[in-house]
Amino acid sequence: MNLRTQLKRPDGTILKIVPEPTLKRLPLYHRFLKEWELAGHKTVSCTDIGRDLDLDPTQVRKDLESVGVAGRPRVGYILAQLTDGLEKFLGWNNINDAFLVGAGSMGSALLGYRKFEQCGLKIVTAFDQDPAKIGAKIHGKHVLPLAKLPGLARRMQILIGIITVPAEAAQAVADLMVEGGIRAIWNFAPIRLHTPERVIVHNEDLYCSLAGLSQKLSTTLQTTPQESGFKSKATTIPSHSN
Amino acid sequence: MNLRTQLKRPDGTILKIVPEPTLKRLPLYHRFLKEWELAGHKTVSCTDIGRDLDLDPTQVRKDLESVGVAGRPRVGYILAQLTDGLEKFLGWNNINDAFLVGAGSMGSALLGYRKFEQCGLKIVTAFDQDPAKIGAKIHGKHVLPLAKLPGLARRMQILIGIITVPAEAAQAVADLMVEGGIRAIWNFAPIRLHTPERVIVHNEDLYCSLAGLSQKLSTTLQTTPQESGFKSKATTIPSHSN
DNA sequence: TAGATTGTTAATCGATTAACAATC
DNA sequence: TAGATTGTTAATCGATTAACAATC
Repeated sequence: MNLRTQLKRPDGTILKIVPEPTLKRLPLYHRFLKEWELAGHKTVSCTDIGRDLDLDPTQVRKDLESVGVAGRPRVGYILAQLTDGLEKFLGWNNINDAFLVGAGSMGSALLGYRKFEQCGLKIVTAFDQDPAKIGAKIHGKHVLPLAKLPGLARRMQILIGIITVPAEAAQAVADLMVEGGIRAIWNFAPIRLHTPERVIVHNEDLYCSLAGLSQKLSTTLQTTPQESGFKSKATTIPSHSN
Repeated sequence: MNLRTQLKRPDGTILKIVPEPTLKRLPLYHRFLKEWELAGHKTVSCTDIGRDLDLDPTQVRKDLESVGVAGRPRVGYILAQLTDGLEKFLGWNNINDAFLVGAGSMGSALLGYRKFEQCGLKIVTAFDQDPAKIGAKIHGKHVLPLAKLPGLARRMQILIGIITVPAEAAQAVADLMVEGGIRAIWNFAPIRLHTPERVIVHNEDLYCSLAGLSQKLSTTLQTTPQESGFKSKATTIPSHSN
């Protein structure tokens, strides 16, 4: 085993690190497995999964290796075993409570994502600075004044914070979260946060994502031009060549 | 130059492909440059950028290479030149019109993201199936019946579609978008879409992203345990080791 | 001049893909 | 048995990081 896929825990045991790309694919596999189950199957092969998700079966197999469920040649994996294994591996059985700050439209949207709970995340309370929002309930969750966050986070041992405030306010919110002992921040504000090393930040920056989309679009347009019947807009699209 | 970073356009000219990781960092640089400008600077070095964003200066330099703006040793880049170069390169000067389908909370949130327009994306109209929503205006944009999408998309030459409907409805919406000639889909529904090859799909799957966050959290918790004063919750966190 | 920084090439690292033996 | 599929090792590919000459 490659040394870089291992990490020593304080107690000396080995912690296996799964590559992030792999990790982001596992929920897709789980989703497919649930469908596959509904279709009446009892077993599943990497070929089945890869066909639906348009992934190389070898990659699927490699990914599933981390989950630690054994398959059988010519048969594949027992569906129930693999589903359970994925859930266990992804930690979906142990629900983490989370605080959300910023009861605007993005915040409300996330508060309404019911399936987060099935994926180990339970947003228990929302916070906001706006007196007009405080006291309200959004999707069944209370909106509390921001100032109460640090104390409550400590008392309730909250480890995850979600930031859905405007960019200008995000750093101050992050500081409060750190003060409250929060260890992971899911940041939807378009700004890079500065936090102590022990706090991990997971950025969901839609503007960066949009840049990816735009380039993919102009690449396909230049490679596979539009269907006839369109007036070409090609000249309005940057060429990305120098 | 590596062959794999090139792609031939139909007219035979060369299209340079920028790695996606690089592309997603460019907006961060742009954002920093705007701040740096406000602070009164006229030039900027890769070291300055890397310091703020916590990135290797070499990587920043490599990234900026694709933008095609020349810097000067010991001085850095002329701030205005680099900002302009980034905007031009990212295509932020050529606004693409987009349709959004699904006027729920996530859809509303995106309709309210004003800065998308500065990044080349203008959501011009929203669509929904729900008669209760049709006819309303959200953040100044009309909500039209879904059935009108294909015709309007063709007539208005819309190339980008945004999907913010529940997973069950997403594939049907994608089909309508394809029918309307849309070439790029920004998909916020937690499901993989099946589309013709000429249509690119950019998935914004929060459940997959959450999996990344959870693992990062349990990794740090096992590496850097909680501050004292906390009752350890370590046993409730999956070990990810086999 | 000295030294910081660019531009560019080479080395490293990590993830994907290919190859293939084992096996049901 | 034959052949599909797993498990695993090796090869490839692409992105990051290091090295270093050029230069202002």
